[in-house]
Amino acid sequence: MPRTIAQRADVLPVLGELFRRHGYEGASLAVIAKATGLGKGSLYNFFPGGKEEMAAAVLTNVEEWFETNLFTPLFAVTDRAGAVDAVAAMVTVVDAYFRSGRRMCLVGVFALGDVRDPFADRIQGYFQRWIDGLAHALAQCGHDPADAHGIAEEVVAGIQGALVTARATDDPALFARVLNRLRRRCGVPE
Amino acid sequence: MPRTIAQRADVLPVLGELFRRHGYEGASLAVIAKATGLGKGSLYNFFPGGKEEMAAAVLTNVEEWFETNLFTPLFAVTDRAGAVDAVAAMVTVVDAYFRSGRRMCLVGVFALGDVRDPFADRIQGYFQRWIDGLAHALAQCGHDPADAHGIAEEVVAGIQGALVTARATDDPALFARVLNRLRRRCGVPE
DNA sequence: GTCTATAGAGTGATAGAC
DNA sequence: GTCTATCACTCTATAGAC
Repeated sequence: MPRTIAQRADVLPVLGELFRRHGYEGASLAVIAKATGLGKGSLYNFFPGGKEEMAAAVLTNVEEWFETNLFTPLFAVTDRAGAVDAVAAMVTVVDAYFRSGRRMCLVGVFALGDVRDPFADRIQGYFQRWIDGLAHALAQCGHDPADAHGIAEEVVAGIQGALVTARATDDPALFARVLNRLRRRCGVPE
Repeated sequence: MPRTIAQRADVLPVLGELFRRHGYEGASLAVIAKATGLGKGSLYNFFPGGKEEMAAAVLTNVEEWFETNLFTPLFAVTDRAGAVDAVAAMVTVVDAYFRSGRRMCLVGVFALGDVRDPFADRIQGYFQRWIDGLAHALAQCGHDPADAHGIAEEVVAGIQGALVTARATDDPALFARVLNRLRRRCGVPE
């Protein structure tokens, strides 16, 4: 029954934004039911495992999006020109994905909450793959491989921190400013 | 009744670590009662405003610590040598305070949760003062004032992000590595 | 009939307030 | 400890597709 899949898929983005905004514990079933317009019965039909399965599904969604749009392109580069383009594209994609600092990183939010425990491996994998992919591309850009990994850590951490700081100061523009600095750190032109 | 004050002060560090580890919503009164060894009645004697007053008290505690140990020294510098020392001291103090990446930033954790709303001004002030103080010191170090502010944003965001990423990857050493890079970014020797 | 999707009353557990 | 509200969750009832 394709209708099931389509509807469940339609709910995922709403769940994602709720978890981003309120965190895992803060997004209660009452809030979810209201925001999605679905009763608890429907929610439990789509997600028999309850709230944790909702979080798992959203996490899968995010992982796939990043794998397709960020990690795979970074790992795929084989020459210098392609690497520079891939790193530049990453910055552009990140800015768009996080709505120029107005959207939080779901994996980062999960990493700080109590819900980290059941998803620890996946959370770790997300960051590790981002860092490793960026390090690979930076090495192809001409950076010394050891230094490339250090820069990658600095950039990924910088993006996360810029999101936190932009939200904390209620200043989305801070995210754009830091992101520009991180781009230059990668040696990639604007 | 000095005993009351002393006991309330004794509870604050425990509350701080609970909020850091579990977040505001994750640190339930049951958890707090168990960790502090106090009954709910005692907790409400110390904090008539309940959980939110506990969070406010811990936040005040953190603000005072950072004001004394970080912000004031950064703002106090008036010459280049003193500025370089102050920035270097900041890095050392930050590394110690966050236990080399094993301890989370309470203000950052609050900034991502639903509890951000009642404390939005104080959360914003914490980050703003850190950035402004660091920018002041960096300008005294010889950086162009406009650039100093940009570096300060990058460094404060980098510290936050390094904490998140270190926790997410369960790799505290990542925090030390990023912190070293940020120190170099400030033009301060190790 | 069987199956899936729906809404929502009802469950026990636990939250925070007092 | 006692309270009430709310939590995640279960279950019943009903609807319509096949």
